[in-house]
Amino acid sequence: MEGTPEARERDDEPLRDLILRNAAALFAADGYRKTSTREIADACKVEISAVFHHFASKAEIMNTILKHDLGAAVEAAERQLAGRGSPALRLYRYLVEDLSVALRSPYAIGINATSGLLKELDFAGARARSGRLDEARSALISQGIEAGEFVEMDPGAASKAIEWTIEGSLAEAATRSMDDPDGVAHEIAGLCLRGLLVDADSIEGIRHDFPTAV
Amino acid sequence: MEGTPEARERDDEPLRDLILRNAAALFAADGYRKTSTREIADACKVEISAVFHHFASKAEIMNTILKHDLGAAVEAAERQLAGRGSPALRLYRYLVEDLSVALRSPYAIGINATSGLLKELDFAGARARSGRLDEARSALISQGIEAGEFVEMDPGAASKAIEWTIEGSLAEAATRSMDDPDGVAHEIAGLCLRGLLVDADSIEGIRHDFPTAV
DNA sequence: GTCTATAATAGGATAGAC
DNA sequence: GTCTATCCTATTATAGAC
Repeated sequence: MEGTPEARERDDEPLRDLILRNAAALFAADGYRKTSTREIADACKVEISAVFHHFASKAEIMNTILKHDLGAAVEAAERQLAGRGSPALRLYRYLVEDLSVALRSPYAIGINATSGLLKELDFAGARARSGRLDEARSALISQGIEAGEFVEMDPGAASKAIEWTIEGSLAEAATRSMDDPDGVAHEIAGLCLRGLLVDADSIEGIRHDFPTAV
Repeated sequence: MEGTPEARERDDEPLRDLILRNAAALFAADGYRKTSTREIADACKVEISAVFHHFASKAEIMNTILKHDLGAAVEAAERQLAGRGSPALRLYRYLVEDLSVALRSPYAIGINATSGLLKELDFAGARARSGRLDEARSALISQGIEAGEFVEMDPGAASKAIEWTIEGSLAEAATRSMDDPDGVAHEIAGLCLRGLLVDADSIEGIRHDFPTAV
């Protein structure tokens, strides 16, 4: 892994933060199950017991990362859902906000790490957050269908497809260094949105209305 | 898990096939790492040593499943790539064929099981197959862009996004019973294709040309 | 707050009887 | 071809010294 952080960013970076950064990078690259607590400790250049001094369990490390990741995404989705105006524009705004935050985050992990994990008891909190995110996205898509902006389809299925595309992109991004997070965010958001739009050309209008358009 | 097979379909079903079916269901539900060889043996109601009589390792079980899954998909993608006529129509044909086979397969597993796994040494064969599939899809998308049917974008990124959508759908499908695999296949294929098309309405023409249209 | 040492268990895999 | 019994290693996590 090239981009994997190991050393402390600053000499005074708390070990707790270093653990979270290294764990997130390892989880993103190899998945939660394959990554051992020893590997995390090794990446931080400390003994494993130092890791367990800061976190009660491996699951708690993951939960801390997931809370960080999902919290911002849920907030963005629910804020756009509560807004007024074109549902397509609001969905696009949520997508770009979610993606451009995640693509910059030192903790963002993708589908390699999370897939299947949320079903487990240890991750009930993250599962609830993920459920809220899915509901907000689905509701936004429903509004778009009712408004005639989106084609007729199952909003839940569309929301899931968007989730997989986002998570997959994050897993992919974690293996490279990102030079243009905003550009990638707009590209992926556009791909997701075009899959829903009745009039594919209207994406230009949406991007034109966007605060920080590409 | 509701739909998880356990017993033999027929009394004379070879244990080898039963292992593959149960392993695929467990891998799809919980992922490769979380599923132990003991769980696979338990689902088949045999001892673990009986499992290792039929397969040299856990990885060999997974490789057998992946070979089965990916083989058909690669064949379909490369056949459509070699064809002539509208790239959009050929991409749509590949997608529907891939999905409707996978959604019916007793061995099909989704992203929960495979994500991140193909990077490992034990799965070099599957990684190569997956690479061929990605290349064929990317090439088909490139042809569509050149032909003016698809919007300008990175063919590799689009191919990946399609892969995640397919794999996610399979993981999702593995948790429910599928009553209408063909309908779902067309719905997902349509979602993928609309994300690429310059003219979203042309999907109707494509579906009209399709051998077994919905 | 970090270390050394170690517990406790689960996992993949094998040997040899039947 | 399946079973019983077992091996070996990796893993999560803890206890107690410094």
